[in-house]
Amino acid sequence: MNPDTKAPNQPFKEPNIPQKFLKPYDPATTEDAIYQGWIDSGYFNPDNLPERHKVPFSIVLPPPNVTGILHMGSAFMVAIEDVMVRYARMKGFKTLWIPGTDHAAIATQSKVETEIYKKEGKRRHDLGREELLRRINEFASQSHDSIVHQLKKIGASLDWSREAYTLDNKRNFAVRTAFKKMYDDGIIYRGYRVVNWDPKGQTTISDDEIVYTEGKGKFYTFKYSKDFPISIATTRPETKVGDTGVAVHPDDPRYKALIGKEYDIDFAGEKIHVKIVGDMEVNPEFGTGAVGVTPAHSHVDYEIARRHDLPIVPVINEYAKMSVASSLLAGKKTTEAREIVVAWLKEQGLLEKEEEIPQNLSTAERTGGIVEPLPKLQWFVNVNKKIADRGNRTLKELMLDAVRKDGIKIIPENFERVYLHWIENLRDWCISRQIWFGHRIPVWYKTDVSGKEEIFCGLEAPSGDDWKQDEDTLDTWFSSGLWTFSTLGWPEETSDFKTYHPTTVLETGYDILPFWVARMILMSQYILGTIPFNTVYFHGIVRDEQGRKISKSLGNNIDPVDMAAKYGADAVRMGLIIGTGPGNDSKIGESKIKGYKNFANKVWNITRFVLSSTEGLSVDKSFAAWSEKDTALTIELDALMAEITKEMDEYKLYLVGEKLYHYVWHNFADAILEESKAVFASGTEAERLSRQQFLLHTLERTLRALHPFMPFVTEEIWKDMPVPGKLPLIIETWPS
RNA sequence: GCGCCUUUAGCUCAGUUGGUAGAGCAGCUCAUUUACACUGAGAAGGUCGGGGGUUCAAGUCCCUCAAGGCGCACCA
Repeated sequence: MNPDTKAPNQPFKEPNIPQKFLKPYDPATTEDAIYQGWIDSGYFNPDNLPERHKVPFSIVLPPPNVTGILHMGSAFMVAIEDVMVRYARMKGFKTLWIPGTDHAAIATQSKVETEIYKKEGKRRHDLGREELLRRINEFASQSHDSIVHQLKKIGASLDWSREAYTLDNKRNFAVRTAFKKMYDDGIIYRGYRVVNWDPKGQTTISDDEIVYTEGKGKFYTFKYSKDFPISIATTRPETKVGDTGVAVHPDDPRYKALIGKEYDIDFAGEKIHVKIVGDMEVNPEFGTGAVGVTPAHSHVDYEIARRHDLPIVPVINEYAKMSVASSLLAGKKTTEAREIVVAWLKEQGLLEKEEEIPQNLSTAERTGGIVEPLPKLQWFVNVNKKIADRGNRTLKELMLDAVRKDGIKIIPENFERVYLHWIENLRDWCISRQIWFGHRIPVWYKTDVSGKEEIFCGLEAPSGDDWKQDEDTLDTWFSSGLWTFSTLGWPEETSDFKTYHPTTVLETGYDILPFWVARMILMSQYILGTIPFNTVYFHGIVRDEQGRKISKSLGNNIDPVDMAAKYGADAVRMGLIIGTGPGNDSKIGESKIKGYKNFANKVWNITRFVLSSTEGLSVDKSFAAWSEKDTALTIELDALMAEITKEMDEYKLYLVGEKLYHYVWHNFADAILEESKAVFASGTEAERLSRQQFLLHTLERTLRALHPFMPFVTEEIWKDMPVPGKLPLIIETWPS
């Protein structure tokens, strides 16, 4: 012993309690070791849980996209789920929480392509399929590693031994199996239809991947030619060279007599052939009451053309340029062509009216490209086909029944209506994408000697050399739709699959209700004939302190890991959870998180007080000599525990967190601890003993109740709690 | 156009079968070698968006209006 080292001068006469409690709680030096301890214990894996954990509880982590790092929104999600999971584990469920990441096809590929183009000036075809995929996979793997690191920092008790990736081999096998089943059942079909084409990303996208932005457009009223009997109106004059019909309401007295007539017209340098048709969908009140039908470049017009057998004439190509022959328009961008056509109309004296109107612009969610409707040969999922072994119900009906009849419970309830409303508007789902990063479509083609194309769909390539696999990949949500069961080993009949499916709860953001939640229900209902989860819990969007969306351009992002490093993961979790009910957006700022760091320290100091005033004692479960006052306090605490247990079962985590915070700080610390000082100073021997036991019991119970919310500080304190026969807190029982 | 949500203290939000308005933060006034300053005590602060109805009783149920936010669809 160095003689210079003196015992530190303590203001408070410290008994022999662990040294660590003499300093403020420091999350930075404890959290990593605690997490490692949990990993080493193996308790994240339900196979390692003790005997009492029998009834399964399962939940999948909504797999973060491998497009970068986690933001506050993901931390929010992880915090909520970890509370659910830790609660279930303490309640004695055989608890499984499966981690994973999502390859996020278009999002990831376009991000990497943009980077490469910025740095090297190269585009996808300059690199080739193999090299581009190598680069994307490299990027995805880095993102994956930082995401995993972040999840651990927040304290997520995920079973890492079961980690999955939407694009790994097992999930690829699941995708192929699902695709083949749907193909064989005629649910998946290939069709030439107008789809949403993203000229920037050079791929089709689904209806849900379109973002509408408000803008202004010009609305032109004109005639095709001087001799044409009807004026039409449009915001896109350049597409009119692709018109093959004019639709009017069948009962419109102005036009009724013209229905069925056909015209050959010279229009802006193109020869077009137009037939007048009567269609109920046309609103006689709008515009001139007549629609110029451009089947190739409008979803609505395409439907009209189908009903009246009008030909489809594409006039715009994949690069949003005119594909017509005339020197006037050939090769022009659509925006240039529009001006040329308008000028031509003016010159010919055909333009009757030009007015400004508000108009929504359709852009691709991931690339920002302006979506161009184009006719293309693509793969679709038919949502209206009756399925024999699902009681002759369609996919739409299966999706509706999942919530209406088959018992999926949605929290908060009002999202049930949002879900049903979305499904009622659902059209066939275009699942093929012209990008390279994703699950390749398991279909092969061969052209025989007579020039006829053969199609083969299978789990593996067919034998023979002349088969060529479809170049396209699948929409990323196709593989995510299988997530609740592909992560459990399906299509193999694994014991995980049999034990944990349907999963207990799905917790996710309401913003991906249509993309993901609906598709998981679709896939599970169709493929397995069961719902994928019993309960859906939706959380909202995390906003900044002023209520603005977190965005790069605003620079208002707060990194959850930075916050955890500064204030502790427990504080970040509490800040995210408290004050936010399901389905509500939440506001998070540094000050809120800071407040809960103080709370963690409060719990720490309560422990210091309790341990130092109960030295030599341990929690005595059989203690019965309670004072009158302590009996009353115990009854009060019993009531609180019963109340929060009920609320936990109803997923009202935000209430429980707040109530525990309030009880621990303002009842236990401010009132009970203060009063105890008097008891210890002047109470009788029996009163003192009763109070000592009460403090120990109460601390012990509140630590257990707080554990799901603040796992790190509670586990750290628990190590020094005088509780006979204690287990690690993570597998201790929930207090009742 | 169809639909959903929100409106309660300065700010953020609780308030679950209708029964006297709640918490946190901020602000204000005190306390100051205390288990803890990452502290404690206290006071102040609301005609629960407006109007109407049901009821013995409405923040809560019904109708209506207003403001704000969001989703879906989109008419050429």
